[in-house]
Amino acid sequence: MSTIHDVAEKAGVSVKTVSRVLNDYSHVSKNTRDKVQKAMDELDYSPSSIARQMRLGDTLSVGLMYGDPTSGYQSGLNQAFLEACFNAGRYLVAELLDESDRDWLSQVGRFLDKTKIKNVVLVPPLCDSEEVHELLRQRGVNFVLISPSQTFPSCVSIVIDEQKAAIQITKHLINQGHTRIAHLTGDVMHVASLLRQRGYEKALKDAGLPIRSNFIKEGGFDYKKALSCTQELLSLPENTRPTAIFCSNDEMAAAAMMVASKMGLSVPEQVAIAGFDDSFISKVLWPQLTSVAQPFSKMAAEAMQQLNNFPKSQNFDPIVRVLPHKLYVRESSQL
Amino acid sequence: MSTIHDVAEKAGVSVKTVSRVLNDYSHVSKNTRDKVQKAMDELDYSPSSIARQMRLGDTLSVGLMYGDPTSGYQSGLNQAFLEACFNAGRYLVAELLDESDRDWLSQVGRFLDKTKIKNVVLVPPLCDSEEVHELLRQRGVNFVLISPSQTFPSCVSIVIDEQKAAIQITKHLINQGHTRIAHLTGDVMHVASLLRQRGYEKALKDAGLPIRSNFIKEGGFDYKKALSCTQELLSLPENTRPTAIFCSNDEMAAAAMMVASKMGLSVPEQVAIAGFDDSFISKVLWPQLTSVAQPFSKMAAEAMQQLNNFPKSQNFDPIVRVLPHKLYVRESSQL
DNA sequence: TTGTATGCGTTATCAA
DNA sequence: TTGATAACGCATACAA
Repeated sequence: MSTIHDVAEKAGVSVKTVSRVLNDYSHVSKNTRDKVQKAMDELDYSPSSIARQMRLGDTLSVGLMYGDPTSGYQSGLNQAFLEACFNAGRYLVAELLDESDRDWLSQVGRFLDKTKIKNVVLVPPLCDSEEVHELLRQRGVNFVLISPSQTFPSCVSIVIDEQKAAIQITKHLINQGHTRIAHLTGDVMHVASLLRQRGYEKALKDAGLPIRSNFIKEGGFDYKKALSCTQELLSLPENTRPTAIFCSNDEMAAAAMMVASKMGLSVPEQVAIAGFDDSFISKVLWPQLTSVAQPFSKMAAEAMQQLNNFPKSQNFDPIVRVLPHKLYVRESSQL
Repeated sequence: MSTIHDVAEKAGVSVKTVSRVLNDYSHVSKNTRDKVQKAMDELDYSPSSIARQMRLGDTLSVGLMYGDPTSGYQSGLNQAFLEACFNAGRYLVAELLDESDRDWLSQVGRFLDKTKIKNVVLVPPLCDSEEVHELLRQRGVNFVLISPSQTFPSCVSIVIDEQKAAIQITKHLINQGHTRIAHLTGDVMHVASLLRQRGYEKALKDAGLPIRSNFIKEGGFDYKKALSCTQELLSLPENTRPTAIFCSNDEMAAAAMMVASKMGLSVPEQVAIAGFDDSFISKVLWPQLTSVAQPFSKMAAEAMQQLNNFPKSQNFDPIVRVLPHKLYVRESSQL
């Protein structure tokens, strides 16, 4: 394994010059640059990221504190960040956040102590805590918010247009001829859930359809809760019961589908079902689930970029990157 | 951020002594050890893993090349390794293996070049390639095999007793009074699948029940294939059709359950169903799925240990660590 | 049992 | 435009 010294010797220059070429400094003559480049190629040299980290004091690690990793959302996110870090030559250092212990602040503090990490990704629900933002700022840690509920001052956020996605999905159901469309909401604390509900309501309104409060059930992003919600909905008399259900995530859609098939109702003929997240669950459902795909890979890649070019100043205008989602219409909602 | 020097000064000893305490060497007097420990606590000192990596030349990264990350098995494994690495102060560096490109050797080679990694975890199907073993050995890379199909020479393996687990699960079904028990196998190339089938057959035999070849279907660990397999099984005349189905993974069990409920057969009353892996899918099924839990966390932690204490010699007696699995009996197979 | 001095592969300071 | 040398934080050969 060759070092910067080997390259310097081979090229007949000093190590500093090689370093300059490596980090493409401006003040290097074309001639020496070529010489150095040639030497590097011949020696098949690649710099040691460890030594670089050591010297720079910075760490190539990206921190991530996550909640329940068995949820489709978090699992997709973790996977995407694992990939994005690899592609960026960085390392993902992830620790489970104990959501039941509400003292997030000290949990994050301990995490930072242990890892000495200077780049962090904040996912829901952590991303909505201004206390945490402040802590990170104090410690000089760069951080990016994934799907925060609002635009926070001096923060970089990466989001999708939740409301628009919900409108699309609801419109799709309307276009299929449905007029009685129910909605299972997510967690009330979660603004994504609120935005999706708002989109659902707007789409109905735009189509001149009534918004029935008994068609909106609080599912809490939870499979079990969704079971009973769906049970209630589908137990209504046939001519008043919903013919379509839009669920705020795929877990709840799976529940809805299970209840429907238990009750002898066929999907999509008698009940159309749509989810949100396009998580792995859609692979183990039959019929396949209509859902909105979050662009996890793009979100993670964008997060890496934003961390690399993080604003130097503590106070800056909020940066919000809205990434494109994608509606996948599948058999669960289409004849 | 305090360094080893600060600790040394505060404790009134040399850095070397602090280093000794850190890596718990034997030849340190109780007295000085305490002094040093106290100083470390007071300064809230924690060693820089970067400097340590630099000095040792070794990398704290653990490499993992995985297949489809949306499978319950791989996803559970990835998650477990992410945690285990964190706990061991290591980093998980994971890259997707392109399984369709059968030239695994050069894929692994490129991965090693890029990352300079010296510790690798090999999961199915990669763990069964002796070519890959040889490549790693040549490069001086430590590696651990997860659930390999056999005991390879000079290799460290971490496994569960697949056959025993399958026997347990089948016996459980027999104890529930079932005599017509079907089995959906996994991938024929996969020895885990074979061992599970063998366990299934042994349990039947031990109970004096016949092994019917038309009750054994090749499901390939695949949801879609399992749909049609189950369809065939449950379309048999009522008095000859299976009353229980043991599936070689949870994805297939999900399929079986879906088909059953579509056909109007209740689970577990008319068909009992059991899976394998106890993956996240069991959370989105109703009734909840009986399954065998692979001890992912323990496997990952054990792998870290084995990498840390890897045999110095190129040739050593195979090490096989059999970890305990756990059968979770849930509603899908029990009245 | 404990301490001193050196080097790991980079980048940065300062001088040339 | 270039180069000699120090420094990052740790572990170890060698010395005491």
